[in-house]
Amino acid sequence: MKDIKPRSACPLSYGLDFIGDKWSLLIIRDMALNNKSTYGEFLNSEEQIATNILADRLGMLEAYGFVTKQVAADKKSKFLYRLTEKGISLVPVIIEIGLWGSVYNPPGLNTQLLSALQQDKEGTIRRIQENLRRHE
Amino acid sequence: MKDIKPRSACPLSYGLDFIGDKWSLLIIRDMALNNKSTYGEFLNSEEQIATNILADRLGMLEAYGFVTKQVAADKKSKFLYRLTEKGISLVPVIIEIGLWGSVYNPPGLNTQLLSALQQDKEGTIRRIQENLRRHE
DNA sequence: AATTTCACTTGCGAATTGCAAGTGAACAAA
DNA sequence: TTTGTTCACTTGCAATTCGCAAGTGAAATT
Repeated sequence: MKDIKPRSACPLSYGLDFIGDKWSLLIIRDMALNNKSTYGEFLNSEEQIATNILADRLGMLEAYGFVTKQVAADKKSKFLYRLTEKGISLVPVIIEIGLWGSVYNPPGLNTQLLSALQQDKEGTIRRIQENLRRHE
Repeated sequence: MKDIKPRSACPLSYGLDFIGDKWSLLIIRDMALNNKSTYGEFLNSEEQIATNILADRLGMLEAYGFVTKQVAADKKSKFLYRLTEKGISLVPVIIEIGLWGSVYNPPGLNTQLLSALQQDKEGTIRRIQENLRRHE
């Protein structure tokens, strides 16, 4: 994996050095909100990521500790990707971009989740993160 | 400006279609948090964006209504970029990425702002946004 | 033994990025 | 009035990244 060199000390810039692209956060979304965990499941997402890009991003996310990779219990050729605490801590980021998108793009966010976030943003985010920590 | 076509109905994906790159949010950061407003000021930022990329991103941000462009009062060859409401509503996004970065990258965020956010995140974000609306 | 599933890898053209130099209008100084 | 400077870009080109399509290889299934 080619290494990422921070462009500045700014924490926003630092974050963008890792997740400043069109795909990384979608993979994390799939793990955080859609209960997906395998290469095949990520490939099936609506946005149609290319196979090489997916492999590249999963490699980056693993190399930098956003996710872990383990062999599946049922099949030795299948791998399960799970968010680490570092990955879980990006949940507020994907939620805020999603909330922005649900305002500026009519069709939208899972209605259930959207209304939960509107009722109690902090609590909803916390509950999502706690669920992920139970790696459920 | 080449047009952006949404990859899916997902609001996160929709947001990333616009701001899913390494530069757009840094420009918005400069306007939202660093009180910058001109091409020259954006160029001087620590991350050293290339002139053509900056011009391209400013064009995109203007074309899609994140910022407005007006001639400066003092010089006719100088332009002032200002965040619109659509741009201001990205403040929570840059704050969340910044908070993430300040945890996973030691040197960091403006200490003043960081501690304000730790004390009262919602209030601090709201105050930043209100200040921007007064286009101060 | 043959096929299918799963997770990738490879090759290659197209698009994007990034460096360096150039352009042109407005204003300032000589 | 010419000359230089500031400001905001544009242009050309090499290098990197993206994205499509096809291929590979190990493991499981038929």
